[in-house]
Amino acid sequence: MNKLVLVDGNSIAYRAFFALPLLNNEKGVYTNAIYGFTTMLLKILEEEKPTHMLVAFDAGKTTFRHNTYKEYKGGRQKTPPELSEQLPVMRDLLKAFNIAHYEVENYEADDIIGTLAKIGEEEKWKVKIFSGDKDLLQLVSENVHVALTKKGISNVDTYDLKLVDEKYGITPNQIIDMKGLMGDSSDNIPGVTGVGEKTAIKLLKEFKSVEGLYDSIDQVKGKLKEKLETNKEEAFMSKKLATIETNAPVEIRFEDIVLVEPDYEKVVSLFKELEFSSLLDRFDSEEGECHENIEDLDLTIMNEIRDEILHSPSSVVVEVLEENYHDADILGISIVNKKGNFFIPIDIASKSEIFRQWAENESMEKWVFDAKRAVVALGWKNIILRGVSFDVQIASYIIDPSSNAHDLSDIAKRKKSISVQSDEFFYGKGKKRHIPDQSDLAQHLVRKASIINDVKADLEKELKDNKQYELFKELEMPLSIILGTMEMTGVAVDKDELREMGSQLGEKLEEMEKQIHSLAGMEFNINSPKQLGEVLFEKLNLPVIKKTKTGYSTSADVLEKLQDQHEIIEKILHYRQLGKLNSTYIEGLLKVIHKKTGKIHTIFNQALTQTGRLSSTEPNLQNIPIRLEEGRKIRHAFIPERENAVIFAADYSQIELRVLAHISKDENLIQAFNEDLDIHTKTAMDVFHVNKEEVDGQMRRTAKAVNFGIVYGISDYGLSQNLGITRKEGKEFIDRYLESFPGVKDYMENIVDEARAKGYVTTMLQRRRYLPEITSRNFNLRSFAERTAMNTPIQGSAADIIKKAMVDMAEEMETRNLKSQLLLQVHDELIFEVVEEELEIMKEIVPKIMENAVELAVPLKVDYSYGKTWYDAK
DNA sequence: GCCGGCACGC
DNA sequence: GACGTACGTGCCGGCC
Repeated sequence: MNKLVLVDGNSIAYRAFFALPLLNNEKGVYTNAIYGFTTMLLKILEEEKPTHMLVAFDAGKTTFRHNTYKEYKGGRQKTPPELSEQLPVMRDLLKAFNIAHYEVENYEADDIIGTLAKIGEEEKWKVKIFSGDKDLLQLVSENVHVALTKKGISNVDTYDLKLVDEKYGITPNQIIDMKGLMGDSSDNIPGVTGVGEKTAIKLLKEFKSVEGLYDSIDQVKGKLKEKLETNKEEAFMSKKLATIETNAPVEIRFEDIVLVEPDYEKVVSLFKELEFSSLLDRFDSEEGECHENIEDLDLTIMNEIRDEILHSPSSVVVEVLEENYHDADILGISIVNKKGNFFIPIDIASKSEIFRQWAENESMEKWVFDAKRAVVALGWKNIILRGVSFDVQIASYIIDPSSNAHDLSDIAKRKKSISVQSDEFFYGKGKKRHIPDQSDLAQHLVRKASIINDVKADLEKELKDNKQYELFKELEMPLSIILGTMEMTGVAVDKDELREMGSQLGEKLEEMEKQIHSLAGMEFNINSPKQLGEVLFEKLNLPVIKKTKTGYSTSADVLEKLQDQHEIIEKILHYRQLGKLNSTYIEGLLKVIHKKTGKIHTIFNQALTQTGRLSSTEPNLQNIPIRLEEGRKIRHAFIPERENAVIFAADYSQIELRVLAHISKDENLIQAFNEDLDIHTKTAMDVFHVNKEEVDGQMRRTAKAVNFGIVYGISDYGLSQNLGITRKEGKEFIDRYLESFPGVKDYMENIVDEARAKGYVTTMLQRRRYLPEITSRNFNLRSFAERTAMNTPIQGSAADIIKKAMVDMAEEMETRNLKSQLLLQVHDELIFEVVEEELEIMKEIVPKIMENAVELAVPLKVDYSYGKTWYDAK
């Protein structure tokens, strides 16, 4: 069966333009409307699979409708030039996709669509129309459906006869009567003054049409009748204007709009030019791969390792398929250098003494993608990879942390190197994952190494141009090796302690479950928000505070508000808290204890967060409970590996606010830290204009929340949620804070200006974050970008500082030949295992090195403590 | 296998 | 015309 898709090009472009922030590519060409338009096209191709397709555009300024009414579309704002300039590119894209586009002098896109839809319908084809304009609904029929954009652009509602009736209570051909009566301000169609959608529909239900209405005008009473009579002429004219012409002079035959395969090469090159890397991926993985002409690289499979191929520098790929690379299988190793392209099967490499010596030789330079992965994977095989001088993944992350270059193929595309299939595509994902045969594997790995070789110089230049080379070379590169060592070292855990806590928790949970069920008067799954919501708000009839997309909200802040209404609430909150401890922390941690080492080996992601912080996975050791005592007890299970050693934790006190004092140069804040005041009390004194003795608990809590807000860049809304106050009050607190710290206020204003001017903000050590949305006309997006501009230099500089401290600390421990080890980093604290004989020296050097990692306008302060478990290091 | 809701840390 | 409210990770239930 034939399926015809008709797209209202102008309407979709217009919607896309306003729905998306004003993106532009490197050359400064605006691309937001093109991007939105393209995602829509891809979605249509994928989901509709049309046999015929046409995109219609408006032509020229005037149409036949202007003969009827010369003010038609009058007073409409001129199409923004930022949008107009994008329209020709959309036509180019359509050509590349081999999708027909069409326009007719004196007619609008609607008329072309109407005409073709009618023909399609007569032929009994399925017809689907895409637009943002409700007028098109008049074309809906049994076989003609209209998809209207709702939120954003790719989100559509598809109207058939039933949905039109549901939404409007009228038939599609009555849409024009409705428009006739209510008018349309966007097209400057007058309609009947004082009649809106509601009245129009009411009238049409009774009188069927504009004609029918005026034939029986005497049945209408009062003011409405008067209005209808005075505007009779306008009503008929408006109906005429709103009517889509279904006999427009469209000189196009269906064979001209048969949909054929896109011209992949052209599409890919346009996407590259437009910098649509995410679409490039989609396009590639959906259809491009099999069409892209990949010429195999020449390579040698080494069944014996010869010294002369192990050259310096070499681009190296140590391929580990598992996402978790601890003790994982290595599939093979590829090396690309001046001597050629080589693939080394893993059993050859692991047995070769020549290979080991080369790998472990610091002076043999290696360029890689994801150094830590290679170092740790080889580390588990007792090969210590040294001399890694360039990590393409980290370089790419430093240049732009938003690029999320988790896959080398993305970088290859961006840097216009040779193409390589994404790992996901090459190996397959989920159940379909498989290891290809050796020759394909060799080709894939050699291509990857070759890309590393290709892009290295380019990335290095970019780092230098951005003044980020030092950050890369002196901070992040050494850090990746340090992190690798920490991961390999792992953290020892007391399994029995965890199990004991688990069984106690289990008992308690069972008991609580019974209590909750009896209070509810029925059995249900407390962990299901859906079931819980039904129990609380339907069975127990508690007041609904908040709803989510899918039903009632049962989040902690909602439950807290209901606490005094029913004794079940408190029990549910407690049940949730313990349930979380049991599933995530007890069971979760037990699951990831390594079979061979009996320790927990996390993986730090060094190239992920937008601010420069690390993250930790499998398990996440950066969110082990501490706030509530019950959870904090989990820390009892984290112990030193060696006898007579302790867990030693050192944390920066108020590092973000100290950084803020430094970069804002606010005198009040600087003075506060120079005098080592309690910063929340000091803030409360200034914000509430009271002296120290008058600051009560509530005031200090509020001040603390405000400081929290400043540090994390939350909005007045966020602060209000935090404190349970109104948004207005939240804003007041922020304003009063800024009055008290005028230097901070200046900083906040200046940094936003700077972000607008440059397009990005930087941290103390030149880390960058791009904020394209800072010029968005969308209030929410813009505000978010502005808060990010204020916050990222603070949080990011704090991240810089602790990273620097880690590098300095590693160096110090190396020169002193210490046996103690760094185990974890939790954003503002470092956790070590310290052996007894080094305790005194560590007490001295850890705070010293952390406090002197950088020099600020205020002192950095480090507190430390230690004990026989992580719990005791408090 | 994916998504939404929820909760933990800084 | 309004794709969402600091950053992350991970668990569960419910849906496909």
